[in-house]
Amino acid sequence: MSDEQYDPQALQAKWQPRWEELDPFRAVEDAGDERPRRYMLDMFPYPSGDLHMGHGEVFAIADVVARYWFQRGYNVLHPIGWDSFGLPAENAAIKRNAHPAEWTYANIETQATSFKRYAISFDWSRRLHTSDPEYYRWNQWLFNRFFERGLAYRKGGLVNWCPKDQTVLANEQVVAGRCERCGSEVIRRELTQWYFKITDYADRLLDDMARLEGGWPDRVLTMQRNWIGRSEGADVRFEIEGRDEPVTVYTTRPDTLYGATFFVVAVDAPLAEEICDPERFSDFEAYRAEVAKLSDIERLSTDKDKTGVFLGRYAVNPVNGERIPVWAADYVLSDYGHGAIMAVPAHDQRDLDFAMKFELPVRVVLHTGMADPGETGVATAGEGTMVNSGPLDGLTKAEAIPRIIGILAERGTGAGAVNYRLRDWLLSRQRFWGTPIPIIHCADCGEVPVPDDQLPVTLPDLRGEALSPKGVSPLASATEWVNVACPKCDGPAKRDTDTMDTFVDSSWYFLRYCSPGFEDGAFDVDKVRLWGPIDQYVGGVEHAVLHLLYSRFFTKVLHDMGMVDFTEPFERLLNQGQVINQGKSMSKSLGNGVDLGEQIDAFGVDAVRLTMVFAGPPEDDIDWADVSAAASQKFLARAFRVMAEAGAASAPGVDTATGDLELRKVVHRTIDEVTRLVDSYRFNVAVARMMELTSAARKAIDSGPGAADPAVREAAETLAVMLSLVAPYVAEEGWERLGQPPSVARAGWPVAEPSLLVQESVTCVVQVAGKVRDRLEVSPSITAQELEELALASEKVRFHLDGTPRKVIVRAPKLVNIVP
RNA sequence: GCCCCCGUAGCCCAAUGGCAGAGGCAAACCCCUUAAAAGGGUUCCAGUGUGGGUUCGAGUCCCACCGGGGGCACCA
Repeated sequence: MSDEQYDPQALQAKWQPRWEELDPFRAVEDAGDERPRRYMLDMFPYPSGDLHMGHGEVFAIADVVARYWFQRGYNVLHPIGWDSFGLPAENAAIKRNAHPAEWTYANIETQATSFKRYAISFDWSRRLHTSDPEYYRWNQWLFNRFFERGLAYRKGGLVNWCPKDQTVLANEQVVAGRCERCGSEVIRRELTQWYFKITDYADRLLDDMARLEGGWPDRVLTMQRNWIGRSEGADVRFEIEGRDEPVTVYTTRPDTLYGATFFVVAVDAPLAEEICDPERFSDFEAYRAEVAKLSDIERLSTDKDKTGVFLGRYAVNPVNGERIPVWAADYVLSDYGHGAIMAVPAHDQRDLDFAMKFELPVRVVLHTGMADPGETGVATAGEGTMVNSGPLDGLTKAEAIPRIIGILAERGTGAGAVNYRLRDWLLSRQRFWGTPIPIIHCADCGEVPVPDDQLPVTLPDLRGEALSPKGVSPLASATEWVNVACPKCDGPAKRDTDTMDTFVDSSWYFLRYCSPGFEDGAFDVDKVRLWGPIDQYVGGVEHAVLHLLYSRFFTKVLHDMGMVDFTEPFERLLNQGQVINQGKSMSKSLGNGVDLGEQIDAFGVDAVRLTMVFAGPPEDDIDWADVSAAASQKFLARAFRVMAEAGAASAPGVDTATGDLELRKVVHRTIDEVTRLVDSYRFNVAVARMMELTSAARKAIDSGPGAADPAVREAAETLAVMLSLVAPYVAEEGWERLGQPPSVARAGWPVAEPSLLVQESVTCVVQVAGKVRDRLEVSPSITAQELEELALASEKVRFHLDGTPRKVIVRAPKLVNIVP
């Protein structure tokens, strides 16, 4: 029995510097390296301080997979970098009267130090920071490529504005009417901003998800599908009395066209103002002003009463010539479809609510067997038979839709159409700590991109108070920086003073890792061909429609540019759960925060990592109050003693075939099962198997063949390699005690011997009417017929059975069920 | 309101439609010890949220409901 204590802190102090020398996790790019390649990526961290418990979980989980791949002999790329532009650095800089870079790079160093202690299997040679000019230069270069292709454009319009952060936001960054970052209520402002034309890729973003099925969590795919929101229907042109041009509306229910009893224009659409009857204009303006005062949360609330005003005008239904009144309302959105709708109250609940409020007619055109919506207030949206619809009468909904589209097309008053909820990606931000948009505005030449050879456009040196938000970008105050000569005509011109959304930085960083120092473009196309796409991506579900959608978009554009040969960046995606405490998210106000560094100081890196992995399935939340890092530490101490005692009792290279057979069977069954469990990402169960192996070895040492038995060495060596996925320090120490050279991380994954997996006999359960009545020890290779005979011969079975059984179900060799 | 996921011992979690328990925590007890700690070991505990259905057989599949979590929610 070893009297040595397991001292995690001592092992960390011993092995961390050794690993720095050994550098065991370098990705190899030699053409001669024949090993299959794997690319593992963790969502890179934002340097907001030191690593927290959430980082502790995600990196521990991803590292199990990465280290497993290393052990399996793959050539693994597992890089690390920092998503280091962003608002918190800027706010910290204002508070401290400093430059955002000071806070940012200090935090990066803190996190890098913590990562090294946490022993994640990174290839540190590829480290990048998005706030480095060497990185963001290529954001600008990519922006220029997008601009050339018409995928980056500037337009005016209503945008989402966060009053606290004093910047515009993309639609994806507005969650339930609030700023995704700070939670403030978002308001709408009229601004001219830069956009990426992600809507051009809506169909491909949608269609390609079919290939991600199985590799990505269903809920993320669902969220992206909902976000893109493709719908099919028809555009229908309505004449407006007194207006030359007809107005087009989009509808998913062209079959109900004969049921349109009024027409609604979005109150904030220019069309509403234009077609409003002058006598009604003051009413309209008053209503519009009222709506403008509402926040999006109020405006979009579904239980809010319908509001609107009659515009004093009439639209003409193209199929029956009927005059229907035109209203303005805020339940119609100006930026979806055409900003105007035909209202069919009988078959659309929103239209019905509006019709009831303003006493507009309700006409049923689809007989569904339900009560009259005009009476009940419940619109009928289901299937049925068309009525009151001229040529459509008698058709079903499914038949009527193509028929009416055909009729409209024939008359030139409509056509089939597709619409998306997805809007273009607004990328301008009125903040400092980001990538300057590389555009120069010239009075004569317009929007002129900064020539590639003049990139990067670096940030001017602003700090402290100069960064405080003023509603326009802080860059605007750097007059020397702003005023430049136009690259085209050399005349006086001004730089664009906005910076890019930091989601631009993260949309392609995984490509940069393949050639982090590359100077002739954003990335070396050949290197990306070598490594891409990412085999496994691991990160939080909060990016389901942000980072992940943007990255998919970038990848498709780069594919169209011939720069990458794949169309989806992430083959597999794993969303780890959150670490919570006492049933709630950790927060300062609740006072339930747990500090990762303190946990490591108390229990050691290995125990914290093991706790994260063992707590449950990786996608489940971990309640830190429900798990025990102390227990993990105890297990690791047990494992340590087994390895140390085996190492002290025998030397490497023993003939394992002479070892204790019972223990050897446990070892090889464990190898077999843990391999399958890790392959299927059931890490918590894999850890349980390692615990069982440890117990079996303990028992063999204490009350079996003893520590010197070759099977004990085999068990201990197997344990060391398996543990290296989760608890690298104790695994490395154990490996050394076993007389093996470092690093255990590259020792190679053990292979189960098939001969040790077969069992000599198995217990067969014999049921009568589903109840267990006997157990038989039988050969695993027994035939169904032999087993049936054996079971029917059983005394216990016969006791519970009178007469001949009706049926006997045999599942050799494990089960027989006799139906009396 | 609509859609999705999850309900297994006091707790965290296992169980290709086939004996409900692998592992851990907590608890109790035993061994070791002058004692305690550390260590080694043993034991206790649910019939799977509820009610139906399919099946020879259901924790697992289907339906409804209850409870928890998440997503979407004037997108015509």
